Amino acid sequence: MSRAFQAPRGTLDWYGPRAALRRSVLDHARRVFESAGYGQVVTPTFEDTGVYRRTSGEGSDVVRKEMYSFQDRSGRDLTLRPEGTAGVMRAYLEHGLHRRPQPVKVWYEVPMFRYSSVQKGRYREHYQFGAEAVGSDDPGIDAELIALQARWYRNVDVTGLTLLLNSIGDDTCRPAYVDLLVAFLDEHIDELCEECRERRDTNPLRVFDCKNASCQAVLAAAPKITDHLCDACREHFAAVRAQLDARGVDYRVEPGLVRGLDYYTRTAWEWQWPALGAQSTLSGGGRYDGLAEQLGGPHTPGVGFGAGVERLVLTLEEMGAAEGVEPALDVMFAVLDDEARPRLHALMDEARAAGLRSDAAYGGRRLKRTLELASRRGAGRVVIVGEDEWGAGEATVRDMGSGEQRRVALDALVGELAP
RNA sequence: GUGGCCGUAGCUCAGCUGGUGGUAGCCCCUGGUUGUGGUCCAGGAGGUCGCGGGUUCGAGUCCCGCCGGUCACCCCA
Repeated sequence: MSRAFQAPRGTLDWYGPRAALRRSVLDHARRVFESAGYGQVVTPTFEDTGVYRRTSGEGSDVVRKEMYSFQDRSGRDLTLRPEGTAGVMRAYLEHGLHRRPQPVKVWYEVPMFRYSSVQKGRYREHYQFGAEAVGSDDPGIDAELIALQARWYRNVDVTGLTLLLNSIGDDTCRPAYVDLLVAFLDEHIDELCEECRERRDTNPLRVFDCKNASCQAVLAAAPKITDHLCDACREHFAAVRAQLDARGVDYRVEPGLVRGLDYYTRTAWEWQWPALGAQSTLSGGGRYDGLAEQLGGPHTPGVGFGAGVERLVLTLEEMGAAEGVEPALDVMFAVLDDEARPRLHALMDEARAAGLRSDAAYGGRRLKRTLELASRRGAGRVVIVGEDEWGAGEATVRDMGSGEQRRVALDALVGELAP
């Protein structure tokens, strides 16, 4: 273990079956979202610090203590991407994507960086698969994103997930609700913990996040946002639910599910897998009809989510899901004659080009070892060329299942091997 | 950022109350005569006992700091 370097705290190396599982999970996600017209977007790994500072809010934990911010050699203030939505919206505004058919639907699969305390399921560099639909406030988009996620999770065979759903209103109804909530908190201020009292001043909605049992008991009687939505928000929420119902997507309305930032509006949701431990949220999403203004743009509705790749992989592993399969082999080339090697390796390239997964035993191994490797790697056939075969311009093709062998002219080898 | 537990070969682990690092298993390499596998047998490689201080005649074993892991608070994905 005494190496000069190790991976920085909170970062992960991916290799072997875990890397294969990770890729499989992402393959499924891409397929599902592209089936619904979402296209890939890649935004920069770092942005002007303001992009995140302005959107996440000065009071947020992300901005206050979790950003990887730095100055480049020209003194520009930059920050490594802590979340995906702000950069996508910035790109939407910058490139005038409002001139495209709305909504603009994109998916991304990129690393996020947050300087937070590391524990299982929470890392300083983590990957998120996310999707955003910008330019429409149609509740059908909210439901579509959730339903697509449900299909993704089903396709990767993760079960036992809980979908929490809520509407947190908008500028029309939320301020009045917050006043109501604060009034309620003031009535019970003596029964609340110190943190909740602080939240009463800073961000009243977050009191619902308190894990203190006595606080929760008090809050059970608090006014619920879902009972105080304005007509437009109530109809929007009802439409989202109706579409989810019609799609057979199960969810639980959780009035305590909130978002801390002002630009979030209406729909909010989280997928959880409780057995994961403290970091049980697999993904979080919501509508952000106020975000574009924060970036200095015109009012532009949008909705999206970010899903933790590491957490999904962890969940699958803890569920005992089949490990990702490492690339198997169709053909192993065992070239025993040095003179034959150039020609045979050229033929191996042809086999590869023809779609046969092929590899050679390198390092001058004995045939016995090569066959052992071939069977371990699942190769169906082994091409053997020693002095005999080379002299005759042929190769021996061994079927690893039956053990049968036959000689084939080198000119016809690739054709013979092709399925 | 705070607190609990932990850190011996690539991996899984032995190592009693401090006295010279394990024939351990898996993995890797080689061999069991000259070209035949999913076995078996034999051999080999691989460790500054996370790093740095301290206590001691002597520390993998005790103390401190740091690094890393893990769990919880917090926050989120």
